[in-house]
Amino acid sequence: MEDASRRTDTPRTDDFETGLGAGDGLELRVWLRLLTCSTLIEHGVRHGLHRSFETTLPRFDVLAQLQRAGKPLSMGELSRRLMVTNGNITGLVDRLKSEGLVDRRRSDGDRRVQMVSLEPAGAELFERMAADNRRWVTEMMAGLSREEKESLFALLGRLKSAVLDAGAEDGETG
Amino acid sequence: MEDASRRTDTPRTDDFETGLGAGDGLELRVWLRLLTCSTLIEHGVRHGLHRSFETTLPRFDVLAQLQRAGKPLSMGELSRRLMVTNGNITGLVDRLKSEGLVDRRRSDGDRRVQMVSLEPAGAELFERMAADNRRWVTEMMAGLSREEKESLFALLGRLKSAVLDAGAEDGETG
DNA sequence: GATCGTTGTTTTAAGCATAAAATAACTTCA
DNA sequence: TGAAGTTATTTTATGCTTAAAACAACGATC
Repeated sequence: MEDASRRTDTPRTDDFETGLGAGDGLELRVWLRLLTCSTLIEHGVRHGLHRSFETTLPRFDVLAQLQRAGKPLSMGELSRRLMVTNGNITGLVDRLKSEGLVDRRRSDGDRRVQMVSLEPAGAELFERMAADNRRWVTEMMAGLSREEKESLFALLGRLKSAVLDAGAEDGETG
Repeated sequence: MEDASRRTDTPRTDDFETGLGAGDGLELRVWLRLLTCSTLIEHGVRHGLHRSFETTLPRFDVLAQLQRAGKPLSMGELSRRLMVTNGNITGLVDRLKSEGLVDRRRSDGDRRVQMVSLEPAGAELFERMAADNRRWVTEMMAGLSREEKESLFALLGRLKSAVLDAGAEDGETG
């Protein structure tokens, strides 16, 4: 993990979402295409973070949530915001703390709770990463018009609501 | 990993993509919303596979690619189609083979190549999983009209092309 | 004020994923 | 033919992720 301009095993990112009956399963086709897009962009961001900052997307995500919140967050709150399990956050914050990017301390009120806060070094690093991240994502979407991006944003909002509504039914039936 | 109807650490899936300047960075907002949708649906599918089949999404994906291809695929071909690194496939196929779902054998022509094929048990299992998978995804998108899904599908196609085009520039400049 | 259920976090075991290096077989071409 | 380069896969080291169980502190209720 030291030199970026070296031959590596990075997977090629061609077009392989296809293969269904083509006529059937519109939902499935939407989902596969969504996953392809997500994976492609994620690869771009991940590579950028690796190349330019020797760091990872999960670490970046933690810093981003802390910066956005503008205040310390508990482990559980981070877990919910990042949509990952609790145990995951423990190790992630361990590593970030050992790098001096965040601090973690027991809450005064509730001694079960650990509050995680952004250290100055973490905030500074995040700003630099966020600027590059924005650039990468913007470049990846350069082929889309403003109208297309706005439509996509709106439709994804609809999709998000739909999925959350569907999940609310069989999950919280009480 | 035996009982499904038990309290667990599954992360809650609320709304936490927000936090940008709201006015700026349309591309970033699209990306975050895309990621949220992708994560939400992925969680749904992953839970279903876990609950109903005691298996994982990567395993399902390997079987899906083999079924769709309709013929044996090499390790490298699987790696490209799943958009994961080579080394990843090795372990994944190891496990699937140990479960009797796929077979792996050296190619006759090129002795470097390992061809992976679907075993009858794997094909049978895949059919059952695929049927449920389709149902889950359809249910998650039940809140969207046909027009919305078609628009979304089209726009995601545009996005995919855009990202692939953008990546072709700085990657394969030769 | 002890007990019972709940909530917040960590631990554990297994699997997934990456990047980089290693291995091995193929190809080229002088 | 045999050295140099390429391609396919595996290995290694590390980190991410999950589900489930364990642990620890809180809150209510009797």
